Amino acid sequence: MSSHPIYSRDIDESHTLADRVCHQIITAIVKGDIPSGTKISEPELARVYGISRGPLREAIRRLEGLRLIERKAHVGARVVKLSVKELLEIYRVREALEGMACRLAATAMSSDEIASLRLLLDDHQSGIEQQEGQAYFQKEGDLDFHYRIVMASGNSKLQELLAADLYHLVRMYRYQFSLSSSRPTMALREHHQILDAIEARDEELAELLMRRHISASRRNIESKLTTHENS
Amino acid sequence: MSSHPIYSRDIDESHTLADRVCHQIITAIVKGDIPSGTKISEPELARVYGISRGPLREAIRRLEGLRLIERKAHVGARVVKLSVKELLEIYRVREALEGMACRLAATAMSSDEIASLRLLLDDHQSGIEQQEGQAYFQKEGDLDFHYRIVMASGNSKLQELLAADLYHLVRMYRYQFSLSSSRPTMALREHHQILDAIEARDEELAELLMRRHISASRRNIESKLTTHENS
DNA sequence: CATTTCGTTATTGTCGACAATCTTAGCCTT
DNA sequence: AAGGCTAAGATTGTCGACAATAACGAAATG
Repeated sequence: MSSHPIYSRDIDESHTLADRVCHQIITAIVKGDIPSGTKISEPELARVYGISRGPLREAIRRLEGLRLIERKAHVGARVVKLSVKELLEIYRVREALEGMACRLAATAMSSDEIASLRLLLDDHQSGIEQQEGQAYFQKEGDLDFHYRIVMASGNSKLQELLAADLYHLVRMYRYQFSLSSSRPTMALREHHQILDAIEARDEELAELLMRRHISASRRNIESKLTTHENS
Repeated sequence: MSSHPIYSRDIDESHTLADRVCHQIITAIVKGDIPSGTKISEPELARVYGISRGPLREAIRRLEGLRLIERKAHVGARVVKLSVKELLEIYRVREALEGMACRLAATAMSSDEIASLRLLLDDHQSGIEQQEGQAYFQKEGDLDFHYRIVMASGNSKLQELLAADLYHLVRMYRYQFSLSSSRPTMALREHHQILDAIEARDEELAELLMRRHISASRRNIESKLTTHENS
């Protein structure tokens, strides 16, 4: 995890308790250590993390902004309840936002960045061929590619919305629904095609392919989870 | 303002100081009462709003999540600095997000909703013809249409990202850059065309027209402000 | 026996004070 | 005189305690 790109704007060693605890709680929620739907008890959490309620409440306010917890006045905070419906909604947003990011990246990426990203894909390729790497790709590797595209767009608003906000939720669903792309070879081929379009500086195609790629993931999830019941 | 749709998820009369003050500060920042780039002094603001620093800090944490203020540890918080670059970035995000919202609205809107929205556009029409209403349309009326489309998409994530988060920034720029569409007749015609596409249940066209509409606004802003210097 | 009402209790909201850190002004050194 | 160092001031970060609100349960009444 710490070897991965920083998905949030937090400096890893932030010098304030609220920020540090906020980061810890994010990880705990994403990985399911604090189960979805759990009621947040301020005194208890404060005790667990060894801090006072002041910084904790500030952290909670920020978590609320990240849509990882929901709060009602005088009632308390709960970890968001995962639902298939919301997951599909997130993918609609990703389709729109990352499609645009890909379009912008097609003109903004340098040749070096493109080459570097190609290397990452080769890395993923060998990861898939070896058995042990597959789990990695299915968990975080795919998001690495998307993360790089978003960063390469050069649009700071896109970067904030996706990398700092939405990807927390995406990772949360992947962990807790055990969502792996379930079609790693296909996904990797699409990644290569997307990068081809970027290399050709074809923004129109780059956006189209990215949207198709995410849309395919969405439909895949839909067909796999829509029979199960959302909660 | 209070007759307008609620752009944030705040209940108008939230029963907690932090939420109420947060809403007040948002308005103050959007309207420029707290100028862009101003350093936020916690003791001073607490005194102004007649509250303690605890709730104020929670409000600030939330404002930070809305990207209306920026914070550095042990240094303090500043109201975000407006820049043409960021404004154009926001319009790229709007193009992507509202394009998708429009696509979804094309299948999700009921006939009644469509008729109601058509009435709103007629209202805007008469507003433009009368001199006194023009200022209104240029300030808030345009956003009303977009707001309705987003809400009609039925996608709660889109609703949150746009209506609860991004529109605060959009309104802030409009107020402080005195940005009016500067082409109200053209904009209104495009609104009608978009609604036509929705009424025809043509999602493809609806998204395309919305993207063109926002893209045109972006280029309009770009040509008008790019010679002035961003700050 | 069900329902409503009231009191208890626990949780959230708020506050003022203390500690840690940054800033700045003045002084000393080179 | 210019630069860096030190100390005072101010601001932010943190904490524990108090007040207000809501949830829970018990008791009384129809």
